[in-house]
Amino acid sequence: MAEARNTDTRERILDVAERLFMAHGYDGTSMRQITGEAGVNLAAVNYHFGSKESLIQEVFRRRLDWLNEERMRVLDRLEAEAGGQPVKPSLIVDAFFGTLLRMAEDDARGGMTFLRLLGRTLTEPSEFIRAFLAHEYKEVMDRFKEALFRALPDVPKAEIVWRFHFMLGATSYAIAGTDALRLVTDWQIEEEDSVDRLDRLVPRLMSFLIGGLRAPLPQFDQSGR
Amino acid sequence: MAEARNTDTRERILDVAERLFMAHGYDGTSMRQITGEAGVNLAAVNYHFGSKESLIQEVFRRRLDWLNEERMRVLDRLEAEAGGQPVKPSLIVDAFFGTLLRMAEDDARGGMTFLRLLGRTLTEPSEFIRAFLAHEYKEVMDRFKEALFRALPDVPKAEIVWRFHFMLGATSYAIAGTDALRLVTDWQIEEEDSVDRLDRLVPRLMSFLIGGLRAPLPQFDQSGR
DNA sequence: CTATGATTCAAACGAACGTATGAATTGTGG
DNA sequence: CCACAATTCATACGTTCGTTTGAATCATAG
Repeated sequence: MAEARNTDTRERILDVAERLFMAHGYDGTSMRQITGEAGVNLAAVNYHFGSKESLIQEVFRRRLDWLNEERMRVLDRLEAEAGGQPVKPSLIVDAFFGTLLRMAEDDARGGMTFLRLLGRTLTEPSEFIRAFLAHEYKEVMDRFKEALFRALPDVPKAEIVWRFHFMLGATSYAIAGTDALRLVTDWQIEEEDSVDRLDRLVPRLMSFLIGGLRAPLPQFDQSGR
Repeated sequence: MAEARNTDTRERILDVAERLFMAHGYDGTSMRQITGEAGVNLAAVNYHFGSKESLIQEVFRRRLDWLNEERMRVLDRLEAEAGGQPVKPSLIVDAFFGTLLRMAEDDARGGMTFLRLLGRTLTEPSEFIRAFLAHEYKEVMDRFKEALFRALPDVPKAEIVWRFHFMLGATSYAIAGTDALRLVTDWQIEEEDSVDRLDRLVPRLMSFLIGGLRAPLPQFDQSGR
């Protein structure tokens, strides 16, 4: 019998879809745009992926599988090196967010395009994408929360979870791209060429995240509750 | 001649649109949903606002006008009290982000619904919304950037702009609602009842933001560039 | 070479969308 | 109460959407 050997069309669709979803969002990108720019027939997406929903899930899975496995590997190594002792918070943050950001330097893994897609999608998606991502992320998220709990035994767990959430938001914005950044500044783009933008973004964001994570605990209002 | 006195239909449309845009996004909300839930005729939106684009702009303007004016008033007062001296960074941050968050306690000003809409929309919107928000925010943004430049004379301006950006992201996520938070945790909702969620969110987020803003400056990689 | 299954293709489907229209209804100043 | 402007209403228009269909083409195992 004949084998499935369609790496070409499939991969071209995934690449174009990734870029268009990044630029215009899920709802804002039509199948006709995707197939048109990919130079394939309109029906190709439904043939190879089944539906538009399955397509974007595959776009994410293609990158996230490796990312989350890599995060686990890094955390495994850190915990092994610590030998029973808690891992330093900054190392945990770097294992989670640094690994993500360093993906952008590897075009073979989606580079900046996928990163920006992920950043945008974490807030905006059409319900089912959030559910999908939450499911895909559950395992790795629990591992990193646990690691932070052990690394910061004096900080209430609820506080750590919130700060993890804040870090996600800051990172999401940072990578969602300069589009959103224009809201803050118009000259930022001119000051730094796009080549070193990423090189500098990583340490910048990391300093901010660690600073926020290690900030003094908040004083809840007088009444105590 | 007869006067325009349509506060009822107009306001009902705005309220419903605000809630639906918050829940399903701009593209994900149809005119038929809006007019249906508002109990008005389908044509009412086009009659009163002209188009769907104009509608969401009015949804934002109704709340943002007051918010940004209030931010300016608070900053004016802080700078007057400082009498020429720079205002403390934490006070500037509170004037910008605290004023925003305290809006959520005032249902007459949109409450949590508008806040979550704003949080979602800052990353995701259909191009023209980002352009609209960037324009609406330009003036107040410049004022607050300038204030931070004066408050932190030793920190490079580019660094401050980035950290402002990170703070926006963290805040956006925090208020975009518990939907996104579920990605981090499943039990968070049970731990705190929704009543005090906001009371505690404000100091929590504020600690994180200040911690990030005042974090040690990043060391750019060895090579110096 | 031929048979068979995998893939591509042009065309069409029904549904949902934002908007426009013109008639009916309502409220009000003169 | 009448005339006129403001508002509401039912209905339709033209587009675009994601998906389906059935035939055409391609690649390969026997």
